[in-house]
Amino acid sequence: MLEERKKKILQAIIDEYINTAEPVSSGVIEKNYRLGCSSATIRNEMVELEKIGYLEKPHTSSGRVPSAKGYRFYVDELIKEDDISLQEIKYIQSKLETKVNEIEELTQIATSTLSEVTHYTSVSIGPRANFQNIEEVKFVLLGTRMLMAVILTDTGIVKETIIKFDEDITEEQVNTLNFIFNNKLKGKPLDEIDKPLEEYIFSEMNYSLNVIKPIMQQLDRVINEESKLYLEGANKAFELPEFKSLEVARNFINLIDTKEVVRDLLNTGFAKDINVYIGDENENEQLKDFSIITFKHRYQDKDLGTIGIIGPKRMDYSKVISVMKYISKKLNGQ
Amino acid sequence: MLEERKKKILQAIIDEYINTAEPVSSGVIEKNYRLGCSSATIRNEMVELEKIGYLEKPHTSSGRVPSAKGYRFYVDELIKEDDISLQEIKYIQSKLETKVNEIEELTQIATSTLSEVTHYTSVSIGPRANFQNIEEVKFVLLGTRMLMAVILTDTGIVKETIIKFDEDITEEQVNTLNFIFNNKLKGKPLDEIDKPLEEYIFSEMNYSLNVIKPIMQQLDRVINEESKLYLEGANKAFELPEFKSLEVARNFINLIDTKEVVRDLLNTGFAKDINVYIGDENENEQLKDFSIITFKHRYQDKDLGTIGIIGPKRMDYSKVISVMKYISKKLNGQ
DNA sequence: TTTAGCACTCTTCCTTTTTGATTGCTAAAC
DNA sequence: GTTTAGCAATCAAAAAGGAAGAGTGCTAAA
Repeated sequence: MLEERKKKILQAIIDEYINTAEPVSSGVIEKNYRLGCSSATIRNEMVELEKIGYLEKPHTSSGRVPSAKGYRFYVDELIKEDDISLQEIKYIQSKLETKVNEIEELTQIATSTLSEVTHYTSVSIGPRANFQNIEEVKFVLLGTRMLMAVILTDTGIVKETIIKFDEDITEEQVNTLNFIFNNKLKGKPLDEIDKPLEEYIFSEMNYSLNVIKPIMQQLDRVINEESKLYLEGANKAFELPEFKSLEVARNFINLIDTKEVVRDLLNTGFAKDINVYIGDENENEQLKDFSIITFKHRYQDKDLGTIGIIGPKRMDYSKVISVMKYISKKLNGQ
Repeated sequence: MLEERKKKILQAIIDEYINTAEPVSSGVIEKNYRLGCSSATIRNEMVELEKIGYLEKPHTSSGRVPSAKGYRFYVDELIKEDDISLQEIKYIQSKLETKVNEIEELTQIATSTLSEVTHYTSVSIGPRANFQNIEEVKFVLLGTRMLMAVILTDTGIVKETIIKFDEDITEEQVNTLNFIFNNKLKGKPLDEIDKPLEEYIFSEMNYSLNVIKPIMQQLDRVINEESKLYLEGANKAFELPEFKSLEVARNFINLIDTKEVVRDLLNTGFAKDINVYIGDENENEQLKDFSIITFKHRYQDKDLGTIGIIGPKRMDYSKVISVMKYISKKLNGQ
């Protein structure tokens, strides 16, 4: 546990550093934050805060900078609640009111709004397929040798895929397919579409493998395919002073360009409503200079995807977390 | 017209500059290219090449750098044909052989392959909707209050959209919709779906506006919506020396992040098979430091989208153009 | 326990100097 | 007439030096 004054000093230093991006000296803390003690006292406290690993010094005669551990304490204990203005609330409301027909679109609107309000780069991804159940499957004939399969899940998500054939498909065949799939699969988890069903269809009806194979292949594919990443405001990062360093800028671009890494980020660990990963708390070496904050897009507690922010460790955690909390609440229907 | 020796020297300078990114001196040309004359002679020629605007000098005592006009001459007259290795050809072949069911996917594969082989950032976009004709329209009922509309065009492109309603839709209504839309629209241009049809449906049948309005709105939207941009290899740019300058790097990120600009780029001017815009040949100020090379994804001369490359003016034009020509040929079915 | 005072450290910024690459010109050579 | 060797002039980039100043840690007094 930390004494009250140390907490106040740590908070002041981190707040100051988040604002200025410059190492913070005992002098500015004395001047700008009314803590009722002199810069010498603050210096003494800083030595101890450094000893327990919350602060760091770039070099002997410079001010202090928060360490990852310092940010962690800040996020867990010192964060400002509801750090969001009326104006921002209004803006978010207006954005989220947009009528959409597909959930993916709503996730994207939330993602871009998040980036606009926080001025950081935001990313999102759709829900994992294997948590969803099949509500309905429909096959539609397009032309004579092309079929579209449409799958509606219980979370209201619609997946569709096109299947091409080397032989003509009849309306009757389509009807049979519709009948079988709906009877066999309604209410089952999405990934139940597999071998057993294929064999059943094959034995029950006199379908040639030429017809069944491509269907099963494509369904398998559409179900297991990773949902699309959505990225917004990559350029926003370049306004920040940390991106003056070419090294950092390049790492950042490499990072958001490597879709697997971002996907992993968005798919890991949802112990809390809002998840904060600071610097090297991420096991991935590539991420050591950045912080990631994520939350789940939920509606009536159904998982509709994940939305996150990627920025420098020196991130305005209070603002980002407050905005996320608000957006999350709104998405979940107030 | 340029004398043979001047051409050779210009080519040597541009080749050298494309390789090294450093201003080229008369000395290295004498040393590395066997032109049979001394550096003094090369210097004299350089003065004249500068006079006609093909070369520039960063400062008095530095080597020469090609101007946009110089690159233009290079592209028009000096370019190496078939600057593509057997290995690259094999790689492209293997990539383009992937079985796909949707054309968009093939465009994307071609785009990422282009980026991989050339090491530049590549972008692509689907075809413009208004050039396409309707082949078939199908409505599919999902649940009781959701309809999916599927439009197949004569270029084989499938567009689908979801429409939600405040009242239940019957199978019979769906059948009627299918009948009317297919009778009225088969063979017509995509953007023919509009007011007149709406009125027709409304007067002929006793549909409430509650049903027709959302349908027309969504169809209108899906038809007029800009096709999705696809971007690949943004990080590749950061390997290039010109991106050492933070200013250039930031401009580049801003550029590719501004979807409208990229879209405009891909939608303009297709006089030739392969279109090259060098530096300020683009009317857009933002592009003055970059070059853009684009070509149409065609199959059996049907327009299926546009693929392009964005990179520094100092681009390996020979390589990029050769690779594009090859990919274009392959896409068009050999 | 707090704080004023001060020596010490180290970065940052500015100026100056050095270095070296490259040119343009001149005059000789071909 | 064209080509080339030779060389002074130019200028960026790198290196070196120096001054300024911000900030710390420690000591000793409050």
